[in-house]
Amino acid sequence: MSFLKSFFGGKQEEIRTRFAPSPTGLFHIGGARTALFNFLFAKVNGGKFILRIEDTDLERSRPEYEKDILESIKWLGLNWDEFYRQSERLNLYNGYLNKLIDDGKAFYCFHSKEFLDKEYKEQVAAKKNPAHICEFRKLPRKDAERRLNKAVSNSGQENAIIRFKIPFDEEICFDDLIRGKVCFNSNTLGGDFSLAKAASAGNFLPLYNFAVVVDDYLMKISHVIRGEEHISNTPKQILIQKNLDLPMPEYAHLPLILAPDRSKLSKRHGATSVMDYREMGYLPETLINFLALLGWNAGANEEFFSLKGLIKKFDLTKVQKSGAVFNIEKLDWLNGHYIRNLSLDELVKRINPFLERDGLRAGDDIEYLKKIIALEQPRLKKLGEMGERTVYFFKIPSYKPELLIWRDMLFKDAIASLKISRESLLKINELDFNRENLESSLLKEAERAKNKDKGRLLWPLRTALTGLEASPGPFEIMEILGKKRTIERIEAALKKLNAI
RNA sequence: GCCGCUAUCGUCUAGAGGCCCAGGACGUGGCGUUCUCAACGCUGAAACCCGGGUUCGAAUCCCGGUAGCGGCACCA
Repeated sequence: MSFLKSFFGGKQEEIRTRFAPSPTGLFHIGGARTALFNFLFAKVNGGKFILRIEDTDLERSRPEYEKDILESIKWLGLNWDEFYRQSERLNLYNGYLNKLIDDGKAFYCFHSKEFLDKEYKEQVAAKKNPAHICEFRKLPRKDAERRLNKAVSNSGQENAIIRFKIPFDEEICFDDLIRGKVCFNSNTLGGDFSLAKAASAGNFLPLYNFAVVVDDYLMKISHVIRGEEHISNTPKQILIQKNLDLPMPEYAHLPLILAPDRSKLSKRHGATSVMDYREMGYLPETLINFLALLGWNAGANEEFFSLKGLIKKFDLTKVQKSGAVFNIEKLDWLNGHYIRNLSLDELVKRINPFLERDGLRAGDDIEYLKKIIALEQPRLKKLGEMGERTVYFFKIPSYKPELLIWRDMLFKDAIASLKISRESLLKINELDFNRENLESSLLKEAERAKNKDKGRLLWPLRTALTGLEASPGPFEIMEILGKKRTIERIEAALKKLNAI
């Protein structure tokens, strides 16, 4: 609360954080973390989490991307309190734009793109800080408007862009909640930056830095928590605020999420979109916990956090200043942890869509399915792996006959081993086909065959059942499979071996 | 090139001048359990970017290097 006092004259205003994704691509985990931190900061302080879609990039914004953003945020459980689309607020900005022009803080620039490009390249070539200090800032408003009208009557289009008149040699500072005092000199900001571009005749489309300042005011935003890549936009926004006489919200710039090579995480590093993680079978609680810990921690050696727990503990000032590498191994471990902690019923419910996707159905035998899932629960890292790990419960597995060989066994040893298992198992009644009976009778068999190495009996059996090098133990598997399916799989293995 | 941000095990991090020859977690090595795998328990290796200050004392404060990253649009 104390943050607010300085900017709202000591009045206890409500905490209102805004998260402003743009629907120009799939929703990434970086965005998800920014959303999470905004959400947490708001909720910790009993405030509001405001979602503002920045969809005025006409060329790139797409409705399906907006859908992806909203679905991702909902999936993570970060429910927003208010929702806005920049594109639906276009008429709100004109007054502020006119005020800046009236006050001589903004002006019309008639330079062509080609001119601007050339100017930029020349400045870079001269090793100077590229900056467009526009000559048109001196053009009297009357002349500018005349020129504007002429263009409209000639071509039906505006031919100008509205720029902010950057002040000369002014220090612009703000107190970043994470980094402390950050200052920029106005001379280094790239010159007279754009506020709005020509749209239809008589109309200007507000651009990001301008629109966001107006919206922050209108939406009574108290805190702006965003990625570090925005840090150099902040002085521009502050300049607009000052000249419009608007209050300055608090700013916090989050460190970036990095790829293993320490570059910015991007598509070429594999899955980065939140929905990709859902499809692989990560739980939302895993992602929340993981993302929260990426750049933040509670200080103690605590590492498991639910959303609720985070709302109690989250502290923005403890956010890390440096970028954090996205470590998929830790994510997998965490997901395994959360899978193990789920109740069996809940896990069955969540895993079902994945099995359906893989075309694996146990008919309506939910009990059969439950047993299989219980068996895999301690081993599973991602829900999406369930299918490939348990196909053998649904059909006779296919595999190379060599797999049936334990250590220095020969094919004929494997055949003999499987025959012993088969004969022993056939003697067990269907109803007694449980772990304990299976284990005691098979181990007795191993003893009789003077096999100290239990692997000689159990390895061929287990691989015959599963077709897998690694799997749960054979007794548990046979108990679930039942007598008929167990014998079927042994027969299939023997057939395979005999064919050699 | 210019501006800005950052710097503790491989990775995420604890650390707010003495509690630190640096703690936890993932990963990794070993052991136990074990037909295999997982889970679990025990255990090992593994880091303060470099150089100067300040101080009785620095991972911690200051300065300078270096490196990494971000930004420099009529995108957001």
